[in-house]
Amino acid sequence: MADGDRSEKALSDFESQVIEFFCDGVKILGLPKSIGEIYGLLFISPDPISLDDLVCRLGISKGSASQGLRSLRELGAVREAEVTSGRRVYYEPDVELKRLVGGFIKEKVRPHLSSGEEKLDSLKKMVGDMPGDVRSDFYAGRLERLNRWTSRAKVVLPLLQKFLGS
Amino acid sequence: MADGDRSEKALSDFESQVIEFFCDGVKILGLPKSIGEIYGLLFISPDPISLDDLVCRLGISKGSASQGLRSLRELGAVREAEVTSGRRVYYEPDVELKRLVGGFIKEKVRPHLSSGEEKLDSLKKMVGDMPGDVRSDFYAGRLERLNRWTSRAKVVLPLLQKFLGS
DNA sequence: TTTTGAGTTCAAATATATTTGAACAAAGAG
DNA sequence: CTCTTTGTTCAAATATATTTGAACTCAAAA
Repeated sequence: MADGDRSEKALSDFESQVIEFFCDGVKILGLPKSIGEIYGLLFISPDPISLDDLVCRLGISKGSASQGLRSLRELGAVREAEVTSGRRVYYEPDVELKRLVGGFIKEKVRPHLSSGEEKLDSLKKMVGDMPGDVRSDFYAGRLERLNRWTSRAKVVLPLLQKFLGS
Repeated sequence: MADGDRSEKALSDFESQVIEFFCDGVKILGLPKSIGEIYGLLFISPDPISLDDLVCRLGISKGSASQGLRSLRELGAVREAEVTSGRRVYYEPDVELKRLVGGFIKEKVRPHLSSGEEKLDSLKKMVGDMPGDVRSDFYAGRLERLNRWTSRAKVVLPLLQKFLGS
């Protein structure tokens, strides 16, 4: 009974609702619910938490917890705490909005933008090879518009990050 | 053969790639592929397109086309054209990035923000009812942070829209 | 009024994404 | 070295989301 206290207990009503809050939040970002559960519990826990804690308290499988933690680490939303009591690893959340958004943009948004630019280039080349008529002029105009969209996005994202860091 | 020309033909390689471009794009927004196909074909078509055109050229079902068009209309990404040749309805895309982003924010982002604010209020109340100790102080701090996140978002979204409208 | 064709709806079928759990790897303890 | 504990991997199971298609509504034409 000495320390079974923090890790084993079922979630309180308060904790459950905080976790639900984050589940809603990650849904709009297109991330799986388990990510929201894990981050939510970390966010609302005063002390760092181990993988086993997540499994016990959230009632999810070890596999899910492991994969969820990996995604969150890749996003920079979670990091290892320096507890090292024994060989178990404990985690704590990064709670800086700026860094959370930055990680999401870097991991999830930019890759799409880059591959989009490549595809756009290939499309421009296709139009360049078409016989020049009214239709290919229309196509060129549309592609130019797509170009403006992507360059706009490339300017906005850094501004967004900068603003959130204030 | 008089006009079977535009509507019936299979997609050209160019058209397919433009459509694929939009499918990638909507995926990151968490929208279904058919939405990307429909908007993509509208975007790259010089003339307005009817539901039947979408069905024939994209090879999707009437149901899918109908539901996809509805979503796009709700998002403000597509509108009826004024052709009215007979009683069939033709559609054309809205190609203003500002309006597309605005519609997305209004339909998909704001509702989440609002329900999130309500949940936050309820959580604050729960913490207020707790006995005041170290733990409830920690909780209050976390909730305050969530508050800052949502108010930050509420300021950023209008700025974003304004910037994209330039 | 009846018929015809365009478009919508929604339950079932399908496709996609997530979660599980058992087998496995790695590393400290004995 | 062997045992034990911690964590990972990945194929199968499950859950979720999307698409289909047949039945339906509605309105215009005959």
